[in-house]
Amino acid sequence: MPRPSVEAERREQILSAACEVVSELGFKSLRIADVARRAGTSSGTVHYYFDTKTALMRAAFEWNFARSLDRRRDLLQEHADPRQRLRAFVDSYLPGDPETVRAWHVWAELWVEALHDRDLQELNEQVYGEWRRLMASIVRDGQDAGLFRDEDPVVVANALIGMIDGLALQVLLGSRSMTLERMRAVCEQVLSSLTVGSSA
Amino acid sequence: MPRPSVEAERREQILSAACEVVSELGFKSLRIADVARRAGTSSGTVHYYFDTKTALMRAAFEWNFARSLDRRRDLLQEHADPRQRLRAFVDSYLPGDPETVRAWHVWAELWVEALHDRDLQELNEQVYGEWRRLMASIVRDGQDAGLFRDEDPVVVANALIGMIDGLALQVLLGSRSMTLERMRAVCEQVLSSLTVGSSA
Amino acid sequence: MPRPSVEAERREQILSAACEVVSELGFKSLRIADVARRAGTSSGTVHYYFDTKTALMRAAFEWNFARSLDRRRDLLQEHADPRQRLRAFVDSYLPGDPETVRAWHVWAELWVEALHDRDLQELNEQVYGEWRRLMASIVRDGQDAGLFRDEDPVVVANALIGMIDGLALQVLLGSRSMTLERMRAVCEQVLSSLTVGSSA
Amino acid sequence: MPRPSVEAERREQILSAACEVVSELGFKSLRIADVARRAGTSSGTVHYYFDTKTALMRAAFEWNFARSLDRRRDLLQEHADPRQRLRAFVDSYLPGDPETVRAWHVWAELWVEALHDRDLQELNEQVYGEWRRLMASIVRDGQDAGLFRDEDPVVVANALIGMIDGLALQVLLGSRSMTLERMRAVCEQVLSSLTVGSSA
DNA sequence: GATGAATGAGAGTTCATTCAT
DNA sequence: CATGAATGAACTCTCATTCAT
Repeated sequence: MPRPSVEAERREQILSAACEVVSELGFKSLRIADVARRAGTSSGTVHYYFDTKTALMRAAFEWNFARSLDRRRDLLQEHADPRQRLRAFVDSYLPGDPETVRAWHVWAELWVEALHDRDLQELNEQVYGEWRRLMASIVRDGQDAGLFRDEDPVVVANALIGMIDGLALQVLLGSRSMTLERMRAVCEQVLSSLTVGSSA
Repeated sequence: MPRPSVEAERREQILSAACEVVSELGFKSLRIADVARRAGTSSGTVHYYFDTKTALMRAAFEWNFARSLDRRRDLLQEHADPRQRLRAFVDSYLPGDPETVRAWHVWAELWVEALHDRDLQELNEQVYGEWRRLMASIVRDGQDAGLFRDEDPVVVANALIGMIDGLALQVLLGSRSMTLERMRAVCEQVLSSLTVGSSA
Repeated sequence: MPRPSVEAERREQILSAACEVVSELGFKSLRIADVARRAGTSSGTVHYYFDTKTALMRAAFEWNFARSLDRRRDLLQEHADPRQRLRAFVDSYLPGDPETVRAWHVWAELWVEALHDRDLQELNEQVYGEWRRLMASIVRDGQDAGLFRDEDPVVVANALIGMIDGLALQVLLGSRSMTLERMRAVCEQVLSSLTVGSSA
Repeated sequence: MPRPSVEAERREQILSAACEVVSELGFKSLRIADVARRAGTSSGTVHYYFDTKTALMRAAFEWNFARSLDRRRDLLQEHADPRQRLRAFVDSYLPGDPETVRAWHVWAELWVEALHDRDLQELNEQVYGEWRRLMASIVRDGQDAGLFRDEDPVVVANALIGMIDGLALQVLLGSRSMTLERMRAVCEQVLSSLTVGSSA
């Protein structure tokens, strides 16, 4: 009589551990044994749930993304004003708290892994699409309310997302010139310039 | 009678080969033997020039950056108008021709490698600083000429650079939603909005 | 209310499955999990009936032999003429029908396994002894009836059995030079030469 | 300046070691590390010469066969009388001296491995063909000289070879009923019966 | 300067076996 | 009786690194 929850729980433990290890050591240096130890289990068990290291990493990337979405789901309901909604949304991507930093690390590893892996590119495509859709939708709401300049929302979303990716990477790299605070400031500035009537 | 240039030439061959292999296979999958074969030499010789794989990669990253700068040196002299200069500069980073694509690949691998390597972070810091300085300088020239809006040039440079990094990554990932052409369009739009008197 | 036969039935299922898997994949590649799946049960259950993989294989070898004997028991009663009896007996060992082929496969795996296992050698000794006894007995019957040449029956039996083993192996190996038909022809020829008055 | 002989010598050492280990432990239990230790080298070196365990085993089987042929090459020149030539040839296959026993062991492992491997079946086909050709040729010489009965030489060769295979296997299995001496006796008897004018 | 044979530490993966349920 | 999740020992294979030539 296997309890149905046991397998799901174990899976989560392992995926969470995998993300932690990727974040700390990087994909390249990740060993199955590390993930196992972190998850409090054996390497055999990791292989019981995931056939190969590649399969484990793919699942971990997906899990990392699903968690990211979950963390932001409520956020979008909290602010009626599109300006505040956009600000909060962008803000949630600043690599400040450890959980967000970890998610960014995993995401960065995915990128580079995906450069040579068609399947992961597809995953990136889906995630990025979801992200762009959310962002563009907020921009559109703001424009409908006459709050944002009348530019193509998709172009604006792409520009913002690209910028966030690029800046976050520099923050993660510990750049002295692009700290968390600088990134926040740059984002503020750019968001302001979207607003109708802004001088900049 | 070994000419002194022999060693320098060999070094270049190896570094070039290393960048090619990184670009094609990724850092993780790169083997010294691959680099040797690509460079038309033996793994023993690669080790003769570079003590360790890490040393080789570090040198390759630096070489990749130096070449990038070289390729753009003339560019900045060609355009008297800061608007055209900025446009040409940004344009030169679009991952279009094979050489630029390869350089971006190498750069992306460096980023992720640097996430867990202090020395590479320092390299990133220098390169990124150089890039930001060039970009900010053009912006400043434009402002002095009354052509660009009066925002903090460093902030503008950071925003642009971040955006270019993020968008280029998506193009490299073969995104159907962020193709080379889309990236070009987004960049055009953003550059336009910098110009004084632009409606957007 | 488990019927006492349940265990016996399960045992048979597992042994039969083990023989099938050995025949298809070979001893080396046989996994307990394969046998379990083939028997429609779990690996845990296989271990419930057989402590170790070795024990399972030993039992499977014995089961395979017992079945072989069963299949030939009636055969020997059917022919009053020793010549026909011998012919039918030899014929029954030709690797023609799937069941016989499977039995040969299992037997071949036993041989090689037994090369490094004293216990399996003992099993081979018993089985081979039984086989030789039956064969020699038929030969003796034929000689008593004045139908076969007057050679040492044990030597004749050994020669025949050796030949059958060796030829069957080649047939099993899919030899183009030693097909089932060729083997049948060679056996016919040799059996003929045993008969008194044969020209060959 | 690599000496050309180094690689060939090393290869031989490894193949010889592989045959020894196969003979002692069997294919199933053979570990690369065992072969390496036996060859006085490291497992890495074994893999330097043979990509995979499978490749190593295939090469070992071929090497074993080539050596077997070499050992018998002179034998066939030594006896002008086909009866003595056939006797000496058959005799050379009796698993008496350690070298022949080892060769038989390797051969037996090949058989069973080949049951599930098309490539090895092809190797068996070639070797067996060579063997049958030699044997049939001697028989034909004997018939031409009026020394052997007038049976189809190929059938005779097949019968003899099958018998030798089957009997050798039993001797290798340490059968108390089929010792080396018994096998020799059976072979003598059968060879005698081929001779014209033999009473049996 | 250059080579490539040789090494051996290290990692992924397999699978018989165990045991709580 | 039966299950299958979990284990971990064992093995193949990889590859940076070394060094004799």
